[in-house]
Amino acid sequence: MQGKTTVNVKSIRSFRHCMDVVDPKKTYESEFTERVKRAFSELGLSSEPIIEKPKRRESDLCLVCFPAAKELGITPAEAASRLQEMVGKSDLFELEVKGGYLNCTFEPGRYISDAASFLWSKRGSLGKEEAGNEKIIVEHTSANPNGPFHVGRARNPVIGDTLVRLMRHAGFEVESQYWVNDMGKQVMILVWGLFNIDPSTIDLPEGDKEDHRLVRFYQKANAIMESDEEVERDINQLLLEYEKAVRDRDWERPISERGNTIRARDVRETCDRVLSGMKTSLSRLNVGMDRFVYESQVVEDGSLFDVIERLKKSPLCREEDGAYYLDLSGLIEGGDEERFRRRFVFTRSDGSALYTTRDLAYHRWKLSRCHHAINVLGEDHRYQSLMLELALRELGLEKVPEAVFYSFVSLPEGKMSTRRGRTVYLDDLLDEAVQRAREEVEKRRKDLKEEEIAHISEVVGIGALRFNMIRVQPEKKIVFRWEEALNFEGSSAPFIQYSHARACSILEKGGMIPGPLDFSRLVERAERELVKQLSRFDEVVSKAARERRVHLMATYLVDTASSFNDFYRDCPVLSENDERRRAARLALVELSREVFSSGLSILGIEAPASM
RNA sequence: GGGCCCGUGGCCUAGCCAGGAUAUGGCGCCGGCCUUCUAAGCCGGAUGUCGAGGGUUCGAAUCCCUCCGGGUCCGCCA
Repeated sequence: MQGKTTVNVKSIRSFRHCMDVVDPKKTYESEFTERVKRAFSELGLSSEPIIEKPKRRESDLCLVCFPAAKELGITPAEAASRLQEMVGKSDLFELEVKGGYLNCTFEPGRYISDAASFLWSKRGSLGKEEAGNEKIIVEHTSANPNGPFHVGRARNPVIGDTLVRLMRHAGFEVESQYWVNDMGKQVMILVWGLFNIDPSTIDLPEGDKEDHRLVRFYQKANAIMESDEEVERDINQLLLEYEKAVRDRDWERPISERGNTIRARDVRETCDRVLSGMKTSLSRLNVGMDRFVYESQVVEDGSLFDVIERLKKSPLCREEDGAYYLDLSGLIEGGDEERFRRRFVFTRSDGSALYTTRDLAYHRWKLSRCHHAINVLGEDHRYQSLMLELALRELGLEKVPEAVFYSFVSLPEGKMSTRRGRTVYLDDLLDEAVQRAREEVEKRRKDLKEEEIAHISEVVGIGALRFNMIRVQPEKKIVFRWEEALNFEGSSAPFIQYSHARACSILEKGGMIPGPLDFSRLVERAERELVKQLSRFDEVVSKAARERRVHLMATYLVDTASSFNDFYRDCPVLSENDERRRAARLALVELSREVFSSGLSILGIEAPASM
């Protein structure tokens, strides 16, 4: 019997070693939870125990005893004491009654050592998980290709790209997509301008980014159109002819009879020219995009017309003056009947499709290729997104896209507006960020070569910017102020990067980490807090991924950097005389380095080893 | 007019969805810490009717209702 048991334990251990070591956090938690549940049933309590992680962290878990007190007809403190007796003693934790709470503190000597060993066994893949081969498509940015990005919507690429990185880290297969609007009026205005305006009448900006050059044509064409109805008719005609040419897959067909000949392919090419400049901005922002899907694709492959035919068969379909729409009034609650018409119009009177209809066809295609589709959208798309969802259901799809909405970045004077010339271009923000970072670097690092200064400035400047776009909940609006957008201290990317650099510096000087490691040498408050903080990394990654809330990562990393800095202050590593403690601390520094490095990489921010 | 989102010290913000202990951090302000692993750091101090008012609850920043302020939408535009 004895022998058999031993064999079993051994085999379980080795099995666990191959697969996955059990997280001590869970072991300790369930030990307490199970005992509490038993105590509840022994006391005949019908309420479910409320066990929480105290915010102030004076203990690891706490049992809220107010409901039990009420049920037992005694004071909360008495209930806590009684529950303390019932739960009893354990090797894994200590209990303490405080007011109406029963606090549970994991036995530190043992828990810290277990938790650190666990982290150490997972080093190299901290926070990584298996998500069961689920594929996710994240659509983000999707700005009209008629000019450079401005910061009003700059949160979009940052939130989107962070989401992509986060989901990948959490184990999903992720593809990012940019839906290129090449069939819209904006683009047609630009194309018209390009072919009908004498370039010598346009004041072209310095530099060679196509988006900045071509937007001038757009702006001028827009002004001309507003005062000349004939031009507007031309542009509308262009739109119509382009759609026909695409439908017939005849990219060489001339689509304008006036002025210079414009062929269908010129529209696509113009988009690509503008897009080339926009892609440069994205890559500088460290935003990767896996696929660009053109709106014209759903026209060219006919999927748009299939969608239209299907919608016409819906019982919700109505017709008015030759235009078709879905009557959604039964599906959308509330609203002002008079002014808020709950219609999803999918074809005009002339039979042509609308943007939303093409978007619908695109989503049908997208959803067929993934388990979850996530769209990062400005808050102005909330209603459209709802319509899209309802229409997709009408098409018989059970899966609908999830939307992550963000509020706009505005200026202290108010909303950004291209028309009123109140805009800040993303490229200018990027330049300014790097320039300001350079001033900081030059101030403190006179020892570096130009090449290193340039690299650190880029990484710090862009990092600060990205961080500021995702550090707050997306639904809160951001008022753009240079000094906040480019904050280099406190709650910022450089603060985290700096902690990372400190860790790297220690590791570089510390040399090899000698084993075997004895984490029970970690007894200082700061090192214990750091271990606990580091062991939260996986929960935060999975929660942020599950809830699609990237700002949780930002908050977590700031807290971690803060814990690391406390450790840095209180626990010297290199000068530690106790060899085993020195090794344990060095290992803790390495774990911290990895959390910073991989946490920042989830945020799309580089972590320099020196700054 | 109606729908949706937001409202936390002078400023920004976590916590809110799944209600629990003296509300989290940062900026700015005041005062300290670089012969000791990078001071982009750390320590201390001042600053709060959690928009307002009701309600539910043993307990509300958190849930419900009303109101106020800001954002956003309400095209056969995209």
